[in-house]
Parts: sequence; C-alpha cells; structure tokens
Amino acid sequence: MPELPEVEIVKRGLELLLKNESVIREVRQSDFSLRHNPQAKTLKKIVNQRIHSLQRRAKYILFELDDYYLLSHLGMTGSWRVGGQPQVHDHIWVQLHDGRELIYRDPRRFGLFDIIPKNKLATDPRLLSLGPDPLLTMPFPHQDLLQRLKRHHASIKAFIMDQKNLVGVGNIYASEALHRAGIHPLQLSHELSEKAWLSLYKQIVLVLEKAIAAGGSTIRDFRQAGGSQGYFQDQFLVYGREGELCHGCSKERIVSQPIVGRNTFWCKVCQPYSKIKGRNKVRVKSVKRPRKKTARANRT
DNA sequence: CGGGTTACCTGACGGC
DNA sequence: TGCCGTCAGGTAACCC
Repeated sequence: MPELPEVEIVKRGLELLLKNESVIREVRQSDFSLRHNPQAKTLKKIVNQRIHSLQRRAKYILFELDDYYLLSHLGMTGSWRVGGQPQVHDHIWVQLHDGRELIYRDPRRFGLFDIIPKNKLATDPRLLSLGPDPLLTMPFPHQDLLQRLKRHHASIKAFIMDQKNLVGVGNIYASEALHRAGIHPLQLSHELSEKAWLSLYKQIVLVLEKAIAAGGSTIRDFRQAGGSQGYFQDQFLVYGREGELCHGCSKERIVSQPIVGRNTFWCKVCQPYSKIKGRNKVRVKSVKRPRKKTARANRT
C-alpha cells in the first residue's frame, strides 16, 4: 500500500492522536504472523512505557517509548487506527491507559512490527541499509549517490525504487517522478547525465511533497490514521492511465509494461529513451511476464 | 557480485 | 452464480 507519502500521513495522524503522550497498558497480537513479530515476552516489556514521539524513517514508523522503539512497517496493506469496531485482519492491539486502543490491521500481512531497545536502533540492519531520505536530504543528493548511479547497470526505475539508494519511492511514485522529469523508465542508470539525474531527484522530492499535501494516494484501501482517504490519485499523470491521453503532450497515449516485476506507466513522447554518444543502438530489453500458476492451493 | 525473479499473503475484479 | 486467473502501493531470499 504505502510509499513514503502515505507512511508520512499515517505518522502525522498518529502524532495528532497521541500528542498527550499516552502510556501503554497492554499489547496483544493475533496468531497470524506478520513479516516479523516480537516474541511474546518482548511484548510485555513495553507495558507501562510512555509514547513520547512518532518518527518516520524511510517507510518505517517509529514509536519512541521510554526505553524502546516500536518499529512498524505497513507492507502493502497495513494500517493503524484508533479503536472502532473489530475488523477482519486486525493483528496488533496496543491498549492505552486513557482507555483508547491503537489497532494495526494488515490483510496481506506483508507488514512488520518489532520492539527494539533504544540503544540497538542505530545498529538495526533494517535501518542501516537505507539510503538518504529525499525529503530530509537538502538540498540535493551527495556525490555518493551519484557514484551509485554511475555504477548501476540497470534501469533507472529499478535504481530509484531500491531503498538502498534512496528511500520512499515505490511503484506509483517511480512512474510519476520519471514522467515529470521526462525520463524513460528503462533508461540505464549509468547512462543518465548528471543534469538529468538532478532533474529526476528534484521531481522525486516534488512529487512526494505534493502527495503528502494531498493526504497521500488512495487506490483501493489506503486510509489515514484518522480514517480519511488521500487525494493524490487525482493528480496522477501516468500511473494507472494506460491508453489515456498524456497530460503532458496531449497527443500520445500512455503505455504500460512491467519493469522490475511491476507495472510501469509512461509517455513515449514526453519520456524518450535518450541515446548516448557513440552508441545509438539501445537495447530495450523485452520484459517477459512469467506468472503462470500461483501456488495458492496450499494455503492454510 | 549485481541484478532479475519469485515467494510471502489476501482480496477484488474480470472473463467465461 | 461461481470458478479461475490476474493483479495490487513492499521487501527479501533466491538464483544465475
């Protein structure tokens, strides 16, 4: 579900709801495992701890307690809400001393929930491997990121979606940022000029900021912590618009094709594959779509 | 080693 | 109606 803007929106919503620094009375989790769950005895450790602040690190949400951090990743379909009717796929319940209850729901269970002692946060491998955050790295990416780009011999779409390079961009905002920068998603990263790269980085920042301003994108079921939906989907220029007229040139129709295993949208006119000097043969690898049989038969 | 592919899950939707 | 295949906003274990 959520890319950086949606995670930021959820975090801000929780921040508002928890601004009175609530204390945890009890924590429970369902029998269905997420990508990661704390052990039962670890759960007990955060009872009576106060929630001091909410932070976002890449697509992770951090709850700062007295001695621990709660680490939450929403995966594709995770959401936090306060109270309300029980729902199918509720998996974490954090009961507060003021009587309210924070509930984490996640139908596909690709999300993650963990409890980390404060002094272990800095060395947590999940956070250590992350690249810079476009919204916090001002004004522009450092030399290090440019070096990584030059070493990357695959599509620029793969590069910007890899959280080791920079964080926050997922499948939707990758297509949107590439379109706004006029760059073909299959363009090889190391072939990008520095100018083109800076333009792309700028558009990534802009599109993420605009999406946050619009409350995120609600495609199917994304909800803010307060329950309201986002509206940035109304400003999509290419995502999900296959066959429709491009808003940029008003002539060409948006095309789509799976790249890095996910559907990708672009305009052939506004996003030409720019050929580099001395090599006018550009191989646009055909991406095959394997996907035959899904092994969903052995579900429990 | 870097980069592509697949698995992890459930639900919604379209075609037949 | 109902069954089946496909696809969905993320990550990481694999494999070559």
